[in-house]
Amino acid sequence: MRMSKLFSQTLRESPSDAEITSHILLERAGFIRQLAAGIYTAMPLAKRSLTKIENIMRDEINAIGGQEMSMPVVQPAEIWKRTGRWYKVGPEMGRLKDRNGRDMALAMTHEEAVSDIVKNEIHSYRQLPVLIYHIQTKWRDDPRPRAGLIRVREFTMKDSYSLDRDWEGLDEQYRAHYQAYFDIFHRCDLPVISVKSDVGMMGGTMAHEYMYITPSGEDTLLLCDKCGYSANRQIAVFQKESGPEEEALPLDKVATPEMKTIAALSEFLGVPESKTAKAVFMMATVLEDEEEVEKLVFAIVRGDMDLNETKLTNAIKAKELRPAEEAEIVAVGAVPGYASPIGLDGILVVVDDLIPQSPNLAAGANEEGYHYINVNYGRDYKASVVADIVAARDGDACLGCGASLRAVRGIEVGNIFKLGTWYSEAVGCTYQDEDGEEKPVVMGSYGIGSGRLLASIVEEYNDEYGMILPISVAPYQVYIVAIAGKGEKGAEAMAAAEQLYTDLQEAGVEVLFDDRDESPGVKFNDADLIGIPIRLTVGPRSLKDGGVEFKRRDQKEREIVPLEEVVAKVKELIATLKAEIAERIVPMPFEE
RNA sequence: CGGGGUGUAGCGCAGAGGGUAGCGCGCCGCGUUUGGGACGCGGAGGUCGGCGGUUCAAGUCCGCCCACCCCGACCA
Repeated sequence: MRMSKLFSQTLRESPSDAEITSHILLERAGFIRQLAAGIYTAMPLAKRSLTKIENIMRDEINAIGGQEMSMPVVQPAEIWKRTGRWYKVGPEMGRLKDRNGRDMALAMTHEEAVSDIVKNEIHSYRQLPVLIYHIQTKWRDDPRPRAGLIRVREFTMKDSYSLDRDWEGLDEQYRAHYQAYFDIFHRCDLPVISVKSDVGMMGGTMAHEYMYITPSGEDTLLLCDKCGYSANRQIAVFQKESGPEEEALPLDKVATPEMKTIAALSEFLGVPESKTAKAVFMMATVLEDEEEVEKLVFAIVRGDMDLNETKLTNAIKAKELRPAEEAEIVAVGAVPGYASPIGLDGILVVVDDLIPQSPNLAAGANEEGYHYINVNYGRDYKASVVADIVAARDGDACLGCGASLRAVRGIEVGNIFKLGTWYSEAVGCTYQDEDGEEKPVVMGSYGIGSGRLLASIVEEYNDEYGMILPISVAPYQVYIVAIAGKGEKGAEAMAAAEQLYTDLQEAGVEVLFDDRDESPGVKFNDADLIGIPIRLTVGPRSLKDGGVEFKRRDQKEREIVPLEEVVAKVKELIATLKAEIAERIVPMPFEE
């Protein structure tokens, strides 16, 4: 490709609405252009990189038996109604009507489409196991798209779906994906870790997320450097230290005017926050006699800890959870700021499992301006549910080995999920087993977003001048800077550059040839910005020095290579760069 | 959805106090120049986010709306 013909242009200045590195660089280098919030055009350079990433995914998923297909983005509402997600999901799903007034949905993922196909295509155990996948557009009307390609509304995802007779089969395909995903990220040269993650409402039994660790990430992860435990904060467990044993003291009511926060209360009473109980009110949507009802949940955690909403959701099997409004709290007879489970009837009280081991806590008295001291679980009140519902924090002790957990931020670049039979049962995806019995297909789903992956790679590999793309992802392998000038020397250099361009292409090398009538500075800067791994400079000076200047984007050193050796040298370096990446592809330990 | 911010040429920005819009980069033409974002001369390009109001007169003042960005809520 000639730079003089390339459709996109580079920008000297960053667009004012870009803040994070990958967004700035992808915009400046002409890879992407924004159409609306969370909606981007992939320009030719980005498209080439994305295609490379997608081909790596194809390779790896094909290698574990995947069959590529393509499922529609616009889908009839019926299949979403069948699984209930038409009603459950809310405004995140794109909805429209076709010309006949029928409800249609824009796919946010493809479990429904898969289930529909499976229902019709799979009849016998003989057809299982099978693995299907596609690389397709998704629409999720995220309330807050941000950070360029990191969090968008329209995106392309490689999603695969495993179909098995039983859970053992699912285990096998899940493990195959577990490794294949590492291989995909490693081939893209992106360092990732896997963390255990929430399985949510889908009734799955296991899920992992692949995380690229970076401060700009949106998820918080807890890692144990000693034993290797790693989990999303949503589900991370840790050792809780109960305080020293104490005799239960008599319950007492004390005046605590204006002490509505834990910090204020603890200071006023002169006790540590760990000697207080914190009340958090949430409204949960739960299933009661097959009916969805919204209930107030009174969650109690020790004052020095934070409620983890995911854990609470799971503990009470809620479909949804949201903070309660003051009116809803008052409605059950609780007094915000001084709330107490003591003497409240008929509400769902959930206490953290550390509370029963924490004697003599200070808690609200359900009376404006008063708290109880020496509140003891069991004696003074009881809960409907006792469960781990607090969030792990940096420095907490690892449940497995006791070492200190480290909290880091990460971007989720992929996830794998044991769906089980939730969809199969909802939709009726069954097969006949050897014994003639109808059984639900056991499913798994596995996804990687290609744009977010590209953005993460750019986040990882850049310097003050621009991107430094890995050879496997770069839109081109070589960037030729032609330095011309008038006169005979200049014409000679241009001719040499043209010849080099032709020779490299004939040798199968992907070349971006900067043949523009621009000053050398512009070309060097654009070469750095776009981040092509190998830069070749041909000009009167390099020819005088004996050939072509050869430079890796990721190194400072330059050397002159004679014209007749350049092609061989380029091919050799490409092979070396590929080999360096290949070394990163290693088996990763899988933990149950 | 709550809080904050920004909308003026393709991009980045300036336009106190109302008087009909400017700078840099980029773009077009001609010429010079060619190893780290060159130079000269000549050009093109803007319903100032939208609608309404105040006024003789609105980019500027007032009201409503929209879009985009950031923080939070949210994120199968």
